[in-house]
Amino acid sequence: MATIRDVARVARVSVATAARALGEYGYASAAARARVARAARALDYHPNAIARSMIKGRTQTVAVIVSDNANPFFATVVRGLEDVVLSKGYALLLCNADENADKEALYLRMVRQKRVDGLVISPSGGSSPTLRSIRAGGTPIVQIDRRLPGLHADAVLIDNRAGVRAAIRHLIARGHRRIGIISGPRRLYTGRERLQAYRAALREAGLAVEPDLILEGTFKEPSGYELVGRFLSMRRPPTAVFVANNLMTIGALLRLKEAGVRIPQEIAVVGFDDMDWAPILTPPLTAVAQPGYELGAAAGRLLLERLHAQLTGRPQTIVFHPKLVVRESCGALPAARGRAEPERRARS
Amino acid sequence: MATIRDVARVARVSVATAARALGEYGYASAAARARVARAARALDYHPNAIARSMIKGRTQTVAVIVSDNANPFFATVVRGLEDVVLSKGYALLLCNADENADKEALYLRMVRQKRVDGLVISPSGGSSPTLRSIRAGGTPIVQIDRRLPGLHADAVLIDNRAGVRAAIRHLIARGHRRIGIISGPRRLYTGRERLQAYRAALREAGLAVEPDLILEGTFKEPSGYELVGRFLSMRRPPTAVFVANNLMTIGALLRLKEAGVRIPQEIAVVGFDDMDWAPILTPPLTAVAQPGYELGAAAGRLLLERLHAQLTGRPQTIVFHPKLVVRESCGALPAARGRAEPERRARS
DNA sequence: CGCGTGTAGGAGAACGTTATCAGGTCGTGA
DNA sequence: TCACGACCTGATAACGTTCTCCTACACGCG
Repeated sequence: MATIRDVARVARVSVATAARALGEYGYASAAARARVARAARALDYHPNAIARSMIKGRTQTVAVIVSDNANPFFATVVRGLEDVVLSKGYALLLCNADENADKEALYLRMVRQKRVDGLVISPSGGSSPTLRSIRAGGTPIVQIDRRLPGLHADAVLIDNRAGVRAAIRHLIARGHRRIGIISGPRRLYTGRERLQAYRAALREAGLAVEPDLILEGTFKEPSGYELVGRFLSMRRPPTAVFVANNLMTIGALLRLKEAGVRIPQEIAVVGFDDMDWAPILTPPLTAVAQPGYELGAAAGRLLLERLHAQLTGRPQTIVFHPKLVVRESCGALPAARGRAEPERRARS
Repeated sequence: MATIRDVARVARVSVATAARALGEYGYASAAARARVARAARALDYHPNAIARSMIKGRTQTVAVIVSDNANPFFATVVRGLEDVVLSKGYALLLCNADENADKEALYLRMVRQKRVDGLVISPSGGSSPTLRSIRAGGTPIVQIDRRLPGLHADAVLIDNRAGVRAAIRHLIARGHRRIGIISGPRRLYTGRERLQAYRAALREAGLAVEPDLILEGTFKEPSGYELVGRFLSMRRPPTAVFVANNLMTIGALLRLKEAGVRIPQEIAVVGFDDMDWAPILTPPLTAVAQPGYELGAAAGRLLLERLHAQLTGRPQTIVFHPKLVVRESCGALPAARGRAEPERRARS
């Protein structure tokens, strides 16, 4: 592959002149410029970004570490991020850490060695020393979706509590008194937040928080399937269940379908994270909608501002407010059928 | 950030010795090794992969260009790819080209300048000169999901024709004679392939291919919504519709739901690309399942073999065979209800 | 004529690593 | 004693850019 040296030789100028002509900085006569351009084209010259990074100290690359790109929520977040950073010429390094501390650490070491200009991360567990040291090294970091207590870095979050509160309040308003939750792992920020909000919302309404009605899942589909089954087999199952993420909701709905349980008559369902297929379910799924794309885009903008020193000083936090999208799975009756009667039917 | 020079100074050895000790090659006394290790730890030294790439001529990075990571199919493909390349220590650069030739070209230039070691691409349109020149430069390329006629590169594909054939044959076997298709853009490989297969399957069964029953969509959700509406408003709508990708299927099902059209009694639906939410629909969606993860993983393996010269010579093609997952939306009646009666009811 | 200024172009250092090569010091066998 | 290899080390040249000097010329002005 041709180097700038080759171009200079063919154009009969020095490397310095070739660089100026190609980079369009400094002085270069029109004639020289033309000869260099011609030579570059003839040699199929394409500048080596690695070498450029060497001297510039910037790689024009940002990394994003999420748990799993195959999860539509993160895929959408990543997409939003990508759109924003690309607009400023940055490439995106994608890292799936699977909520696994070792894998996260591996990726952190990798992106540090690659000297990425910035990092967007949805941190899994405890505060990683590597992450801290990257931050200390001056690399801007934006946390998304989750937040690490000790980390001195920007964050773009969803107001999980508000989202869950809206969902639970809505169920309570519809008359539900026994509301189960299939929550996420306690070790994850979102798992904790959503469970806490569930508890708070019940208490706020003067309802008891029954430990039996709290089942901790893994945020993966099979766990929704299994745990809703556990609810069904209880002596007094909940009349409504809140599922704390998208994948577990699929699992739960599958189990309910197989068991022939009618939604919402026998059990109402509200999910967290609205998906584009939610409206085509029967009944359409009520869910807390998180603006995933906007989350990623905002993280990208924040990161770019840090990179271009338009933003300096204390870490910023941006909070997005989720919206409860009420459809029918929560017990809201179709408009045609008029007002809902408060329900009280306990399944045997 | 500390350099190897700093480490050498602190450890009181030459740069060369420090490099040997850290890189564990060549000779270095146990004492020197220990001093270097200590110094590296003390200085929080982390080797600069950029500089290493300079001299090694390899970046330990591969790029993947897909149309849209927010599409669950590609998200899954990317995930499979990532898992494989990470296992050999490669990082993954994610590029969304949106089926847009300009954006694709932009990304191609970017990855060429970044000197990625390999490229996995789901090519959008015509054969790009940039792509060709990258190939000519010696960078291994693996095409996924689509294939460019003139490109001398490996490919990992889905047998689209077999998948569509199975779907259409199944509908015909169930008695359908007027089968509509909401196809993808003709300019895309998958769009063409799936439409061709639809035509072939009809002809093979001795059925006429009616131009009215072929609607070309965009592979995006709104287009499924709109086009199925067009079918519904026909004097004699099709009794079954085949939707050529996942997103358009969502749109189509939404429209059918809004219009109160019963599936499969009034219109049968078969989609391309099985999604994890397909079983929870009412009725559960019959769809052609593509092994997205495996596709990405196979592309990764192929690329790695090229990178390590375990595989040389002529381009390889790996073809995955999709599977028709028969559920109920195609008119297969629930077991309880017994055999289906051949349908003929025309909607007005 | 001297001097400043705008333009043009070249030499060479720098970025941080790895690789090559030459120069040491041993111990060992002839 | 010498030759030879194994071991250890350091100097230095790459890799391909960008950037900082430096020189040189032409021109206008006092």
